Amino acid sequence: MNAPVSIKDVAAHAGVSLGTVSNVLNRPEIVAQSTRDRVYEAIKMLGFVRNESARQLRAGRSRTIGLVVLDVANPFFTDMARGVEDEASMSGLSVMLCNSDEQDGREARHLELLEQHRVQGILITPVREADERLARLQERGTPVVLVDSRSASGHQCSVSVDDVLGGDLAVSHLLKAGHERLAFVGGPASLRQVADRCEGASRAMARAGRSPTDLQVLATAALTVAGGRTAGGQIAEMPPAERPTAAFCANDLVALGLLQEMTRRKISVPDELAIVGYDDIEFAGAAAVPLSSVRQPRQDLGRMAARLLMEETYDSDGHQHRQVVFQPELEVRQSSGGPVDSDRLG
Amino acid sequence: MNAPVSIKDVAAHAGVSLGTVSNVLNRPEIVAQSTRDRVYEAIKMLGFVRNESARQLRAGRSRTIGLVVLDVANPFFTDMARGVEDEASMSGLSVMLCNSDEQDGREARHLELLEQHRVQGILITPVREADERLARLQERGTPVVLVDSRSASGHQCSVSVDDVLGGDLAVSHLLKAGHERLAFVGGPASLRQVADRCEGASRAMARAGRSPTDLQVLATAALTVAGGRTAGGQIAEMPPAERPTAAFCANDLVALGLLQEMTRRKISVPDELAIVGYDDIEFAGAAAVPLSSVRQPRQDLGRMAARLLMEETYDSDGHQHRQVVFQPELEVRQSSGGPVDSDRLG
DNA sequence: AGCCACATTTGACACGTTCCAATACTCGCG
DNA sequence: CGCGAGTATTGGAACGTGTCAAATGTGGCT
Repeated sequence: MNAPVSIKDVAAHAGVSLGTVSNVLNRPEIVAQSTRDRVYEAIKMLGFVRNESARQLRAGRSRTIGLVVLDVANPFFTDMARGVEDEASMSGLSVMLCNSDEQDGREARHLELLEQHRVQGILITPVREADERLARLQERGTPVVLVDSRSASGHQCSVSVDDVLGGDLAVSHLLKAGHERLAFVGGPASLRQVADRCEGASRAMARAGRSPTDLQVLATAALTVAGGRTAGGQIAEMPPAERPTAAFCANDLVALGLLQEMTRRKISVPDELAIVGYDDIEFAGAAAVPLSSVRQPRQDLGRMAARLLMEETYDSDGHQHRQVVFQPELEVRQSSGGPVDSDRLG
Repeated sequence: MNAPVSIKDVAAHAGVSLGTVSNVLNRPEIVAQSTRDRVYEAIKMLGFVRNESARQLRAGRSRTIGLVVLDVANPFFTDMARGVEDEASMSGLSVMLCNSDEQDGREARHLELLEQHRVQGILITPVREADERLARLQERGTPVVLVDSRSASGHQCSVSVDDVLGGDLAVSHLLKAGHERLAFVGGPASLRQVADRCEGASRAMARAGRSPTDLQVLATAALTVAGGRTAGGQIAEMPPAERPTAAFCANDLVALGLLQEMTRRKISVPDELAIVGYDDIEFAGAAAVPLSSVRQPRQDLGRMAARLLMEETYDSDGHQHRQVVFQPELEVRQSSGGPVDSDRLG
């Protein structure tokens, strides 16, 4: 309704030049007290609000960083995002959170928009590995940091968790508990997280001297509760003699879906099917049967990624790309035969 | 690393004027085939990427809408956000998702940033009701739509769900099941959602001829799993004779926390304590004891809010503010004594 | 009075786009 | 051959900032 108020209007109203208003805004210490007060008053009176677009245009870069995740509905990623935001806001940056939904097309669209916005940099958990798009983004001047993903080329920074180890931990635990026939549930296999966790599972099998065929792989369309339920149906319909007695799921959403389907079909967890999930989201401990899960330092992942990005931004010359790898930890609960009454809280 | 490439560089490289390149970008149909091709080629060769800041500056408004929610870690809000994004992207708008974390200060900071970005409009689930900040935002020209909240003044559009009815449904159900001593668990009471759901609970009590003192109100610091656990501790420590036999929680996170604490302390749900939650998030059906919950049309809430905003934006003259109210539905599951084996999936 | 140092303020330009009025060119028709 | 009607292209003026060299004012000192 009101005509937009610009720095020029403020200047006119305060009876100073345009440059002075700008100085008040950006380097108040160099302008005389009395002038400063007059300008502040004009700002308040007119309801002046800085125009971020103009600032960005002038500066050449925005004061925003982009964060592209696989699934905002997954608490793992919102926790990670929280870490990013905390770190970013300490440097006065804001975060643009984008959801690729594990879809290549959506991811591409978001990257395009973020580049057009000239964001400081992009933190991304990519849908596919070794993406040329990311390489081109970097070449054109937008730094990219991989989160919960590892840079194969070494051409960018990355922060990840050793998912192979995580898979190994989970399956070793199940083997030690005496399980013979195991299943790995998760997909799509094109996601690095899925592939690595599966590889870790295989590694544990091999080390225990088991045949790889003892590990059945059940693919899901996505890492969601619905995907877990579908897989649960498949498991339930196997003849009991062939049915795995333990399942390691690529994340907690899948594990919860699986658990839910087992409960519905009256297949006891953990007696008939033990389950281990991944991520240890807050809901895991509150599940039908408290879920064993591989815990990742979610917030730290985000914080570190943001920090690496800023390192790269502020020291773009001498910057060496770094690959930070965190270690996962296994949290054993009831779903894999852990203590029935745990006093520990997830 | 490379110098940023602008429309001017493209023009030079294609041997045309700057205005022509702009035309190719915005109204390709009015420029001759051959010229167009030449320009496209130059764009590709130079790796030109539009500068959104400059476009926005010129246009006066950005092509983004802001969404401020109380808690991104709550699946209710991410589902809602999904609805907003779907609707927005159909009109070529992107969404900036902000988390106020139920904190006034964070909310203020986000609003400030969004206004500086000159967003098309702001969808917000406010921390406090009747916020003068929002009124001022509107006056200065940024439309505001309340989501999961109701406009008291009628000065803005709003989309909400009848939370009083929701509370009524939940408590009526519990009363019908024969419970005598009830508890309402949730807070802070300053949140409209909390106050309304509690009011609905009281209404149901009154209608059933119960004394208001039969409804004990347990306040939580926030609507989180942790808050629910704390409240659970309080309930557990009451002498069994005074302890409520049923609890209605202000949302599912609180309910899950409460449930988790009861399980830990070996207090049976629903036998010793029946629980009803609110929102019917995906995890509710997968909980330790499948959670009865009041369902809200989460995605529709978001979609409708986005639609109202666009209505206001594109027809700013003749626009009349609207208050859309959806109806909630009660989903009865095992936590409040519903059927033990439900074939329905949450 | 003249000079200098210092504090404050000014004015103009650049950032990359979009938009519009003005120009150049082409063709058909009288 | 000239004219009108398109069609295709051009040039330049904004949009709101930040920056910086230059201008202005102030006061002290010789």
